[in-house]
Amino acid sequence: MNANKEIQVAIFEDNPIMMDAYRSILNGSPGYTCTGSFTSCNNWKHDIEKSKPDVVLMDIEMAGINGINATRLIKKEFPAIRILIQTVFEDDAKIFEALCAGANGYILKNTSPVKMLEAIADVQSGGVVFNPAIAAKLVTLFQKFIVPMAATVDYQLTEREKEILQLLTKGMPMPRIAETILLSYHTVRDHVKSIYHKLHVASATEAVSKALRENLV
Amino acid sequence: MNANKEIQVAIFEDNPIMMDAYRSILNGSPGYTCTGSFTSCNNWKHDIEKSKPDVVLMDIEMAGINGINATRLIKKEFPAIRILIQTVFEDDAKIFEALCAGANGYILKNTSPVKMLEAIADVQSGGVVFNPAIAAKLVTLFQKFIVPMAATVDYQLTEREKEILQLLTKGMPMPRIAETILLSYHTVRDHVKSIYHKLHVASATEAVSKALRENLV
DNA sequence: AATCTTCTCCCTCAATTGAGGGATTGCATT
DNA sequence: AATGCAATCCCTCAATTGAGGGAGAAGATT
Repeated sequence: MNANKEIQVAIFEDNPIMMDAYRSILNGSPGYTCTGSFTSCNNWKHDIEKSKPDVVLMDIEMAGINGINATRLIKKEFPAIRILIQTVFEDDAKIFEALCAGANGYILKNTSPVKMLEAIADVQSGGVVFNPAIAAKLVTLFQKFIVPMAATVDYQLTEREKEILQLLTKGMPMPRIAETILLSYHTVRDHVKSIYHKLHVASATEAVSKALRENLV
Repeated sequence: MNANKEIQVAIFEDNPIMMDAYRSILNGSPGYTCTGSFTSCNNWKHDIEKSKPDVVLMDIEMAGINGINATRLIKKEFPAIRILIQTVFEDDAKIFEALCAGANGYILKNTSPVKMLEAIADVQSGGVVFNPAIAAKLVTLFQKFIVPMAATVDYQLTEREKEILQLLTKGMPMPRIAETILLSYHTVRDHVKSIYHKLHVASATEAVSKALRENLV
């Protein structure tokens, strides 16, 4: 029906006024068509099948099935559809959940129409779009989780020691480790002793704790 | 010297032709001034002090001190300066490193001048900017690290058990735990037994491993 | 009243672990 | 030749741990 390069967009949006505004913007812009607009996600499957969107513009705050759960459901059933979340809140937990649900972008509702159209085109071509403010939060989240793991000290463990430490962190007792890597029980114990000295710990649990927390394995 | 709202930009860029292009764009655009342009980061401190930038446009591939290390150094010395990394490569490891170094944005060199100016304004006002393609990679990285941690089973540990498990994961032996939380040694051992049953493990190291890997503590 | 859960305390026995000691081989560096 | 280091093996003793048993008190649920 549409020319090849028209991006087909479906809108899920609580507020009829916002929805009309979005629809007008889309239909008034060359290259974009709004093929469906819905005030709830309760019939999402039917609505998606009917409107065959390339990109879904999804409001996060909706009665019934909310935007994040709808994103999860749609992504599961139609993995090719790109979903752009729209929200008024810059809430860490929401961003987190939306990402986990498989959203391809996360923009604020005060985003200008031009930026919104750009964002739709970007996600359509495989990119992910964030408002700069949202991206800043994402990076903070990222650094909170990842950076502590990256900043690792080098304890100068030998290859054998690393190998044994890894088995220790799986919870394997030393007699079993000896069998596994074909060494005498005594030798394994000696290596473990050496590991403790190098990590400055005094027990297996402490070594495992340090190894996992500092990503030594 | 400049009007209040002029954004002062310093450029670190290997390639003199690219650098000239960037400088022309900046000085030709109202609201932006290029206060310094340098072909290496070897004198970064002096260069920064001289050019007093709000935003640094940083090439990632440079001889001597590379863009990522320079970012780390500048951020350490001048935390208020915002740094926008520019690169030709969409390399996971590089993005990762740049984020850890404290970069405020990461854009590709084929980004249009208009977008580049926007990005500079965005990072200047506290946002973080990514090309959609870069953002997509970041989200993939994010999901790889975070999602497995979020999908946690509930082992129905009681409060006491959680408390003791946490001390165990610090590597504390049971006699010490008993002293710490003012319980009899026997009682601590009983709780630990109970933890093992609920986590389906058979030793302290295994419990610690499971607790840390699945983020139970 | 009966049951369940949580939390508390105790005992025993065998296995595992931590800390100390000593010893040999092979390889690389000095 | 000498030194250092990783890797291997062994022994002992005391402490800790894992697995089994039993038991009581407080609180919630049925």
